[in-house]
Amino acid sequence: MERIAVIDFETTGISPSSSCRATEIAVVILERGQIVDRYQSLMNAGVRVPGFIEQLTGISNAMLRSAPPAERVMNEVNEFVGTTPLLAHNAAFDQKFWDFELGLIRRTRLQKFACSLLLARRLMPAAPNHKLGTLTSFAQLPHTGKAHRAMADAEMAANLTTHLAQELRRTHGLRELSHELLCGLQKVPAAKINDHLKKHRGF
DNA sequence: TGCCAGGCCCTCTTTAGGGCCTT
Repeated sequence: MERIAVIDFETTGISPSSSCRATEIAVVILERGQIVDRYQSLMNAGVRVPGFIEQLTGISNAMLRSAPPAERVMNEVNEFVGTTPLLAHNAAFDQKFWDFELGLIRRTRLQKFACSLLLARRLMPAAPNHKLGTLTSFAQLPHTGKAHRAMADAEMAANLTTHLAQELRRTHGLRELSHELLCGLQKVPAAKINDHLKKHRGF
């Protein structure tokens, strides 16, 4: 599988449109099913972390006071990712924050996001639910650290993506899995997924 | 004032409603 940047944000809430900001970002670079590079940083956007978010993530206001400014972190991580195609678990969420935080440093995203949640709904229909932790357990993948910390979640999403790619190779004979193919696959209705994959057999 | 995400996906559907998933 080609090079993919798997990202995960921790934030103060559910959406930038509700004045929420990012508090931590992690990126792992996936190449041929292996994690070959990593970036992780807390980021201080000058906003307070609500109590229940602090409980959820373990990221406190005290931790963010000594964290680098969000603008510096976004410049660094944008440089780190470059034009590598992106993937996240429930990409709609991370894409909103990626685009918003990049916008604050006057940058624009150039690449597409693939979504391991949409892929897992199609390729792991028997899972009890499609939360990242549940899918990790269901597929017997390693738990990578404290859930709801950016690096642990980015690594879990990367492992899940590798697992999905292996399953596609095993069950549908797909050889080379591109980010473009994953982006196409996540839009195909679940009932038509097998027909769609037959067209790509041997790729 | 009062509200506060939003796209996906299923079904008791399509002139809609509600659960899932992310923090």
